[in-house]
Amino acid sequence: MKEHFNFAYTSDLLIFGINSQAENNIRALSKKYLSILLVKRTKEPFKDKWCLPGGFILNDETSKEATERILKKETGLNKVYLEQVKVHDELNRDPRGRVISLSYMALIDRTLIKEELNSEASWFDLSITEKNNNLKITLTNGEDIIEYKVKRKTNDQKSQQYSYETSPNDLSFDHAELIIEGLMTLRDKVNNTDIVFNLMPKYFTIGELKQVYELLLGKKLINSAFRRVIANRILVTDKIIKTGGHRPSKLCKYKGE
Amino acid sequence: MKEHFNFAYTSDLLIFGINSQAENNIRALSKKYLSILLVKRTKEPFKDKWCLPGGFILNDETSKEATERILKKETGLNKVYLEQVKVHDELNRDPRGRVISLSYMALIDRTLIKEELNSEASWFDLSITEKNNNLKITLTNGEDIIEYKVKRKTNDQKSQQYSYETSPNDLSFDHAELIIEGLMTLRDKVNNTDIVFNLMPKYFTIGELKQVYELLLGKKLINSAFRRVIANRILVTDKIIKTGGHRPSKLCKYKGE
DNA sequence: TGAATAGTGTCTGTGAGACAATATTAT
DNA sequence: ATAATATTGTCTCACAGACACTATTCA
Repeated sequence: MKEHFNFAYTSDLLIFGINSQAENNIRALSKKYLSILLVKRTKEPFKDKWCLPGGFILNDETSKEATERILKKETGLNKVYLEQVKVHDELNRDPRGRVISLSYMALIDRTLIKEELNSEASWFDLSITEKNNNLKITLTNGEDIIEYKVKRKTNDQKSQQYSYETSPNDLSFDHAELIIEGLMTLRDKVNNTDIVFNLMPKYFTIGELKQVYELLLGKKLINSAFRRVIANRILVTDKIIKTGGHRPSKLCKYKGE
Repeated sequence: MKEHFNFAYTSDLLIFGINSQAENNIRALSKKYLSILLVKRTKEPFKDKWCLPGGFILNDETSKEATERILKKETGLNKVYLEQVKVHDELNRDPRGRVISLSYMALIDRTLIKEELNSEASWFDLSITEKNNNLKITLTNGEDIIEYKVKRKTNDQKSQQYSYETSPNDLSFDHAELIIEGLMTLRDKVNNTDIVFNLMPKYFTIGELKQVYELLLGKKLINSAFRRVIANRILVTDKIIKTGGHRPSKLCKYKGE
């Protein structure tokens, strides 16, 4: 079996969180952004370019353990939502040799992060805009802006499988592709599961939760309809939060735990 | 990077198809079964036990190419629906050493298979029964019967992620687990996509299509409701098939291509 | 007072579930 | 005639979309 051992095995992390930015308008809710953690490469190839946090999966650990190790290193967090997204093993995806990448999506509550980020790490706000059948992704951390377009290729209608072709961009390796795959996986699950709550702090208002759903689904939701649907998934506590010049709201928490 | 190269990389195939068995009752539609292709191991470990078709991913091919190669070898088919299911890389899943398995789900139209199966390969009909919160899987090829139970472990409610713990069984390696993961992936997609048509022959009746949906969803569907929902996804041809002692039906084909 | 969000009520339309009724064929 | 499936019709109910209305606070 020795002849089959000719490559490296790595984990790449799509760490998603919500960035909450206070607005100038004191009455308004703080604006929410979907954010992803990127790190700046310190070595060739792609030196000084941004990439996903990741690393080799060692001989004595599983990909999940490696992923948790890397996540802990980057965010200080344990026990977060992790899900396999996709394997990339194209022959020339890394100029150094054959590297197999297994990407994991991590959904975290950014308010839990207490430590400073590593010096080479930075949160990028992520926005997706649809242009006819294509997507435009914009990532920005306030300093750098990374933009690229994504063409969704439908292999055939029956398969309903998509592969994503990304325009040239300033991300390392094929990470632009991994990001869009992670985003789509995230979006797909928003409607059918409760994974959104992994992004929320323990206590939140229904308005904030609605903001996050709108962010992920890319569309405005109708207030009363949203409340109806979400009602049986949350517990309304008797804590009340008075934010600004408007009616105070009750704090809620997720019901499922 | 040399120190990271210490394992093998393989693809395991979940090849699903529909088995159509004529009933004794000449009036009735042929009974349908969901079937999966297994092969009997000829070497240790697990000699003479059944397992998923699979093999090493070679240095000059991607996992997808390897999967297509293996699929071609086992079924003679090209261009079929393929989808990554999950990576398994637990340290001791193979007694020979560290073996990383990437499982692929393949959905095929069994009526397209013209050649004989390889001597060590066999189709197993698959049935799933729910017992309280657990599942029982039964696989049979008419000779051998393989049964096992599956406990679904919810890590936590919020994550809506399941892992599957299988009872001791007569399958090789962790393949009992791979099968249930494939089944669940298949079921999940039945309602939201058109992948079912990958399992169907080019022309079929609505009754047959309904049989397959019922099989995959594990429940009876209401005739008129099914026709309503499926109507805009199929083209009704003017070909008519006269099967048995009942009203003949129009043949349909998938609209999406 | 007005801006902004919180929270409730209600009308409407769509679509799935349920089931009845009719059609057609070979035995 | 009967068994079995094919095909159509229709009533009901649940639920999402739409939108109006009231509540509450602070600048």
